[in-house]
Amino acid sequence: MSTNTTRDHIVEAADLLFYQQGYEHTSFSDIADAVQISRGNFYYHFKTKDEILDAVIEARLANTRKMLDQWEIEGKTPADRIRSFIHILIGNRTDIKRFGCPVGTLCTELAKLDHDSQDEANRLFTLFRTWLRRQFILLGRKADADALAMHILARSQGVATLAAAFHDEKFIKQEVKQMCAWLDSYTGNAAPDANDGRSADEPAKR
Amino acid sequence: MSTNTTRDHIVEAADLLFYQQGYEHTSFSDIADAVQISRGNFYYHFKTKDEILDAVIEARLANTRKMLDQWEIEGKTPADRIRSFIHILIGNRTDIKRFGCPVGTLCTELAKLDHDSQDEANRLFTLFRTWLRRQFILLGRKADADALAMHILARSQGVATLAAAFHDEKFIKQEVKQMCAWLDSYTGNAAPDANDGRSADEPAKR
DNA sequence: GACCGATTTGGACGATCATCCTAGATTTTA
DNA sequence: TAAAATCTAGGATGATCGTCCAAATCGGTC
Repeated sequence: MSTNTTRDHIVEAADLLFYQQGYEHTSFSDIADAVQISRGNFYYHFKTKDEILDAVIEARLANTRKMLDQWEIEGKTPADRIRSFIHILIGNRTDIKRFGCPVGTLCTELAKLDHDSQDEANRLFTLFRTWLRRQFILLGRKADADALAMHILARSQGVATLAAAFHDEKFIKQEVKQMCAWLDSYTGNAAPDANDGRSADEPAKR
Repeated sequence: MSTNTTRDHIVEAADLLFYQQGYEHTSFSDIADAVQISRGNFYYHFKTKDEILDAVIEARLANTRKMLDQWEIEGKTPADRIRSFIHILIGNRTDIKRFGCPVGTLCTELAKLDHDSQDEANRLFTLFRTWLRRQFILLGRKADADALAMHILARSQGVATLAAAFHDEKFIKQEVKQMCAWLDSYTGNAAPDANDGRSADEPAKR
């Protein structure tokens, strides 16, 4: 759904490059080359590099919202929807095992740069967090919904980090299976004790 | 235990700065200022910035080995030793909530830079991985020791990433408690079902 | 006190970076 | 079609980067 304006092309290319190379390591020239546009042309669309970053974050926020809305529609139960979240690790495994999670790695980098847009980038995490929290509330876990949301968010992050370090796809699949089993233990869907050698982490309690 | 040679001072300062600001974002001048040494003096001790990085990684590897050996001595049971690992999150929580995990963030950055020392940095992860694997083997989980090691490594990474994004210490403590409970379920030490509202993730199976 | 290797200094170098500017090209408007 | 607004091109600028060097200083030895 990429629009045709130059500005959008810039944002799109910057988005990808920031993900693959990191924000600081991506120069104006890199983006210019990718968009096939003169370097000076940037200044017309974005006055500073920080402005491009903000636009990229905004675009990611919008895309994420769209994705979450989609999951909300497609998933019949809250558990189905949380499963959609868990399975981005699978869907994006090729990128993840090379560059990690786009959200986590960006927030980590901006934190080290002590960058002004840190908080803005963290809203990407918050977006997932509140969405997941709502799903867990719908699952009847009102009391600890936020803790559960953070828990699963953290596990996804950890999987992405290690998968990138070891370039290991099998590890992703293995952990996704575990996370789904963990989730099932909250839906009364708990797997029998010995299927693949692992079962749900944490028995659900009401 | 910091030795007194200039070279060691450089490595020490670079280690800290790479952690706090990232490798690329740390310049020769930054390190020079920190060590209170002339910028040109670097070239006598390190011919390139990459050489400093390698020295830092080597120092971290050595320190990590020392730490793991210490845990091996102090911990009476394998479970005690794994608990030592889990509790670095607590011991370093002040740094972690600001800069994340030193290992994870470095490996992530080098991966994006496609840096030559990537593999060398990943050996830090491997150090923990094989050490943890050995502990799980001693726990009698020979078949899935490596998967368990990777699992707990990933969870630590995820906790560090999110704790840094949200600057949240309580979250660290909360997740550490869960990880310990998870570990207990492998030692026949399983906690009663309702203590702090959460119990071990995954019932141990032999 | 003269000598010599080890260490340190401050500045020079070329490259690259983000930023900025001016002039030309294109599209829109009247 | 003429004028105005929008967009694009490519080079200039100053700062910073990693790298390099020649000279100064230090420490120990004869």
